[in-house]
Amino acid sequence: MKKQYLALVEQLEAHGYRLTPQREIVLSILSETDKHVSAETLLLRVRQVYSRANKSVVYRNLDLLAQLGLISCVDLGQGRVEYEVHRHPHHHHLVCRHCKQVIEVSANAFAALQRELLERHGFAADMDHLAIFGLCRKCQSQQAAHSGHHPHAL
Amino acid sequence: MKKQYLALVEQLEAHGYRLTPQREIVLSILSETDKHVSAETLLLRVRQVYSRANKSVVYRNLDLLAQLGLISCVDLGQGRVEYEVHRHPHHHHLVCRHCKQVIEVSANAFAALQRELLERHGFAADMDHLAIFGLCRKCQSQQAAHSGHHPHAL
DNA sequence: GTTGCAAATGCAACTCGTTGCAATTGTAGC
DNA sequence: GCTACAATTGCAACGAGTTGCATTTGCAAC
Repeated sequence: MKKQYLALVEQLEAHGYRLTPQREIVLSILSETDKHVSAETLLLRVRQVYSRANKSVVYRNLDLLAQLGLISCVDLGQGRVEYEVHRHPHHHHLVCRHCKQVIEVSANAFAALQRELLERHGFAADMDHLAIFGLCRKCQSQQAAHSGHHPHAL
Repeated sequence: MKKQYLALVEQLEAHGYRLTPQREIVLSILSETDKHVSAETLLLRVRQVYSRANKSVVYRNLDLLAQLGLISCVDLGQGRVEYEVHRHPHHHHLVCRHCKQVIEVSANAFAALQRELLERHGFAADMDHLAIFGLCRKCQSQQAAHSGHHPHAL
């Protein structure tokens, strides 16, 4: 994954941003991780290398990377945001609001929608790393079974 | 809009929830408002009627209404969530991440995607009140104009 | 290697929203 | 109208993320 790390550094420098120690660590950890990380987890890992690492610095670096389109953020409904270096092809997340399962789907399914939004509204949708909530197959049948529910029964 | 208020009350009672003064006020304000309200705004309006209204109570009532599918929440990227009684037909939001403009689109455009997710993944997507980020027509051309940007130039 | 200065950091205080828990209240059954 | 008990409330503390501002640092020019 060294390649990915170098690509990130290159992008940053191309835009005139500095390469500070803390930033370097954040970049290297992100590029070594092939799934989503929460900011908190990331901070803990950064601190294993640089123990005085600071919360706001990590957040600011994540914001910067996201603004440059180098990483994506997604809120899978667990009360915290997860970050990940862009993968190709892009993917999205179907989150079951009952069993919390997350299904990854490729971006292909969303291409038609993207095209339509562009044609009809002139809107260039980001269409990366969407989280769509709903019910998975299993939980749909469960829900059908007992539809008349009571307070606190959820 | 009296009709809408009564429908909300009916739904709550049908599920065995109580009709408390604070709840009543939240319901009536929500049903009188035909656009999104933030929790903070809602709390202020509730307090105009019942000055000792409490933050967590308002949040809890909003959560409850959302869980019953009576209202929808959407995060338009301003660091706070907006709430609204369900309208028919459903609509979604295209949020320009540059000029912050919000374009409302009908849910029709999303029906095909919803169908595909169901067929291919057995996933019943909620598909209500999505916020999709991207660039509006105007900001796309602006962005094209000066693509080599510098720190703090965003 | 110094210097200048914007970029980056550290910190503390803040915002929005959530949660645990004890106190209160709505309502169904008597 | 009581009573019982779960639903609801009030409060204070918490958690994730943001922000303002003074300080420090990377780096480019000399």
